[in-house]
Amino acid sequence: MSEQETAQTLDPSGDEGTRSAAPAPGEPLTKSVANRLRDMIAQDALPAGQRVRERALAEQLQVSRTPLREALKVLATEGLVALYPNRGAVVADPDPGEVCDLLQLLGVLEALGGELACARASERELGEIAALHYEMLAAYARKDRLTYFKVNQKIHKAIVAASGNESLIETHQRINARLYRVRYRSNSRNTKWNIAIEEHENILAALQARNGAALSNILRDHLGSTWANVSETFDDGGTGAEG
Amino acid sequence: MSEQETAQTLDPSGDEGTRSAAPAPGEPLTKSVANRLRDMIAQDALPAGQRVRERALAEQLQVSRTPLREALKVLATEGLVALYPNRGAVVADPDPGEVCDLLQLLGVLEALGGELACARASERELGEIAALHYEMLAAYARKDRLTYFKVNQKIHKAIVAASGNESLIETHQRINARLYRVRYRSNSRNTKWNIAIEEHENILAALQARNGAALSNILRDHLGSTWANVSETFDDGGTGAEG
DNA sequence: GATTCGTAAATGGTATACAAAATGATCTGG
DNA sequence: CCAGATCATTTTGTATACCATTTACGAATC
Repeated sequence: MSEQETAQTLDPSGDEGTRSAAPAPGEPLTKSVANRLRDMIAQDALPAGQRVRERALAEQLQVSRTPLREALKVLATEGLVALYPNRGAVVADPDPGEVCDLLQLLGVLEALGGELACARASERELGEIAALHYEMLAAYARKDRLTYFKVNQKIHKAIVAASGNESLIETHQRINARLYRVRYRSNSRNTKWNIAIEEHENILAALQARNGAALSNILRDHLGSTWANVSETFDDGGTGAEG
Repeated sequence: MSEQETAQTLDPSGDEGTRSAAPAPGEPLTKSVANRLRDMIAQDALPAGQRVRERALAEQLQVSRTPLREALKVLATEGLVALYPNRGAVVADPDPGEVCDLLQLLGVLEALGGELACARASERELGEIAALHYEMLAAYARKDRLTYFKVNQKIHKAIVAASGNESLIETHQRINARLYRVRYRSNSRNTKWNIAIEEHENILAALQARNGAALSNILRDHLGSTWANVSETFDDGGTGAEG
C-alpha cells in the first residue's frame, strides 16, 4: 500500500477541481484526460519508460483517440512523455543528468518565489505555511514518510504561490511535476532526513523574518540537498524498488 | 517594412530544421503547424487578442482541423494562445502585470544560465558570444534596430545555451517566446538604448572573466531595464503602433 | 424604442473511418 | 542453424462526419 496517494500535490491550477472519474460538465475531454494521465504517471499507473498505446489507453479511459492524442501532445510539451513520430509516445524517464538539471532549475524558481513571497506574502499566507511546517514536523516525528512528502511538497508550492507571480507558479508546477516520481522514490529511502528538516527550520525563519535574500539562498541550497538524496537513488537499484 | 523578420530567434530546439512552406518529410503535421503558428504569432500574422477560427485557419494552412487543433492545444500549454471551452482560442495578449512577471521569471532563468555558462562554457562558445556582441554594437552604430534586436536575442539565447542545462534552455526559450512580440514592439521605440548597450558591455566582461556571480546579477538587472522600456510601451498607444 | 425570447447559422468538441508507416512473424536461402 | 527478405498485423497520422454548444440576428412584446 505504498502508492495510494492521489497526487493531490500535483493538482495544477485547480481549474475546475473535478478530476479522475467525473468527466466534468462543460470541461473539454482533452483537459480531463490530460489531468488523469498526469495522475497516472505520478502514481506509476503509467510507469516511466513504458510505451503508450493509444487505442488501448483510449478504451481504458472510455474516450476516443482524438482527445487522448490531444492530451498526449500537451503532456509532451510539458516533458512528461516523449513523442516519437510514427512510433508513439513513451512516458518520460529522466536520467540522472536531466534530474540534476531540473533540480537546478527548480532551485532558482523557488529562490525567486521565496524572495517575492517575503516581499508580498500576506500574514495569512505566512501563517498557513507555518502551519504546514509544523504539520510536516509531526509527520517527521511519526516517521510517516508519505505524509511528510506530501506536506513538504505543499510547503514549497505554498511559498511559490505566495509570490503572486502566476507565470512563475505555473512554471514551477510544470518542472516539479517532471520531478515528482523521482523525488517520491527518493523520499522513501532518504537517509539524510534530519538535514532536510533542519533546512526547513531555516526556511520558515527566513520567511517569517521576511528576509528575501536569505530565503532565496536557502531554497537554492535546499534543492542541492535534494539532489544529494536523489542521486543516491540512481546509484543502487533504480526501478521500482520501493514497491 | 517593419515585420519582414522570420523570427528565426524563435526557432525552438531546431528539431528538424525545415519550417514554413515545406511540410517536412516524416515529421508530424502537428509539429509543423505548431511551428508555423508560433511564427505567425511572432510576426503578428495572428495579432494578439484575435480569435482563431479553426476551419478558416485550417483551410489557409492547407491542413485538416485535427492537426491544427492538436497544435493549438500545444500552443495553449506554452501560453501563446488561450483556450476557452466551446468558444475557441484567442492569441494571448499579456497585460503589463503579466509581462512584468514573465520578465522577472526570465531574469532568474538567464541569471542561472549565465552562472552555469561561466563555469561550463567552452572557449569556442565564449568567442561566438563575443562575436555576436560586436555584431550588435555594429547594428547599434548603424541605428539598425531590427538587426540589433535579433542579434541581442541571439546573445541571450547563446548565453543560456552555453549553460548546457537542457531543461533551462527549453524553459527559457518558452518564456522568451511569450515575450517576443512585446519586446519587439518595445525595441522599435526604446529610448534608453545606450543603457542596454552599457549593460551588455558588463555582461561580456563578466562572461569572459568567468565571473558567474557577477554575470548572474547583471543579467537579472538587465531584464529590469527591459521592463523599464517595455512598460513605457504600455503607457501610450498600446496596439500595433509600429506597423 | 428598448428588451427579451426564439430560431438559425456557425463554431468548437468528439467519434469514426481511412491511409501510411512500423513492427513482428514467417518463410526462404545460405 | 542462422540471416535476410517478404508479408501480415498492428499502430500511428490525417481527414471527414456528426453532435452539442454557443452566438448572432430578428421578431414579438413590454
